[in-house]
Amino acid sequence: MAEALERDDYGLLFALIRLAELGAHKSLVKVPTEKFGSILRLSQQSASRILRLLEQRGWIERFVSREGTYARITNGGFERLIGLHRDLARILESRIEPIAFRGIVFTGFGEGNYYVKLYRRVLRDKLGFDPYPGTLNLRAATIEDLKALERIRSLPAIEIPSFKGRGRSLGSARCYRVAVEHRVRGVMIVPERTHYGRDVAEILAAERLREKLGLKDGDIITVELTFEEDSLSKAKG
Amino acid sequence: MAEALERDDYGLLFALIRLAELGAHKSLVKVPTEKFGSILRLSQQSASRILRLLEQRGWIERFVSREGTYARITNGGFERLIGLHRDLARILESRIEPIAFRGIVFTGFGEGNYYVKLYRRVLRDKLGFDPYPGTLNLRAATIEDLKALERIRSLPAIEIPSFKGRGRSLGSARCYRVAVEHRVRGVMIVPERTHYGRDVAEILAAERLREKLGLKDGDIITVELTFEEDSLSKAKG
DNA sequence: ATTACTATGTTTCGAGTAA
DNA sequence: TTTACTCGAAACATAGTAA
Repeated sequence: MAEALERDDYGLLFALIRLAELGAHKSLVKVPTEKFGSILRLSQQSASRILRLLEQRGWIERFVSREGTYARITNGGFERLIGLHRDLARILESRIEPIAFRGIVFTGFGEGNYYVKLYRRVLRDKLGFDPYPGTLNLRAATIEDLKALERIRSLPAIEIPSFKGRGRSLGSARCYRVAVEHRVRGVMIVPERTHYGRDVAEILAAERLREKLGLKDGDIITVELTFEEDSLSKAKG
Repeated sequence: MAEALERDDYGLLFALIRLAELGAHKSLVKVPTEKFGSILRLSQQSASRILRLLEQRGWIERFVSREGTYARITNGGFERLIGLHRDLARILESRIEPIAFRGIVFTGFGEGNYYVKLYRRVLRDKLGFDPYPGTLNLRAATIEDLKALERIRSLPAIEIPSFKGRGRSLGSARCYRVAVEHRVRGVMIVPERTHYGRDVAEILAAERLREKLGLKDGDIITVELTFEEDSLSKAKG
């Protein structure tokens, strides 16, 4: 898909679309350069050049006569249009509502500090940052936010495996990269076992979020899923 | 559709597609300018500028942080993608086989000369050129060519009305603009009444085609329908 | 009418670099 | 590491004009 498009060809591809709109994908069409230029909002000269470039690329056939240029889109050119259409279709079909939720800040049981310290090494390795020892607890603000939370939990995550440390077994967890208030990068961590209900999200970040964002209990903040292609591969150290 | 695209925005629209392929239409996505530049095959600087321009156009939201730029496609930007997709869908769905046929040159009853002279004025007015007094007769080369001929005859045509001239009534006819051998502009004329069968096409042009193309009986040539938006309105004089 | 060449103006790109 | 500024270079657009 991406390989199908040299960047230099962007303008040309749009000219090709305009030609197709004139019917050049079905048959020879008369396209005087002056008129084609006005369609492209370019000069007669540029339209002429563009038709020649399209021919050079093999996207159109071109016959110049005294009354003007006749052009037809080739199979190669038509395939470009099909390719672009398919790329767009794939994008549009994959559209889902943005995955974000708003949560109400509350004070939890205070275990965050302890657990984050136990998991610190593996979290740092998996996440690429050293987590502040403590989680920010959020309760879904509305029923929609609860649904968003469930939707997030259904997605593939950064897996934190269970392991043994300090003589005790530590459960597994799953992490999702998020942006907090559009400004601070962090992860939402979903422990295998938790004291909280499914309407609660726990957020980890490199810094203390309450301080960084000036938060107090009852504040409502936005947490939004982010994607980094390298989420799973990034294991530096 | 066309109004939806300022020409200056072509490159930007493609950048938007690339962003969508990264998932930016669903959620915030991390797009460091260096990496985005390599996706677009542009420099880090240009990628940075393009992200700022996309934001200016209102097609994306953009949050710059220490680790890079986070971006998300806005509803406005998404609508551009939908618009482009719809334009392409309309084009692709309207695709039909090119309307062309190959015909075998033969010598007819020799009435062409006489009839073209009778119709000369009205033909010149309707077609925009002064027809050579004589038609080139073509017999469909294969059954596919016959089908193509029938398909052409089913399309809307340039109508030559019946009229009275030199004391006799002249039948109506219908004309289709064609390109002969990709080089010569002419029309295929379908008289209301004819001595020929439905496998025969009669071609008119400004010049004598046998001479211009060096044709003799038995030669096979290509005749292809062409479209000129102004076909029906062009009645100069 | 056309197309398209040449010369010139304008925009876009990216290396260097600051923050 | 980032983003993004400056400014010289490259690419692109068009007016004038020939054919």
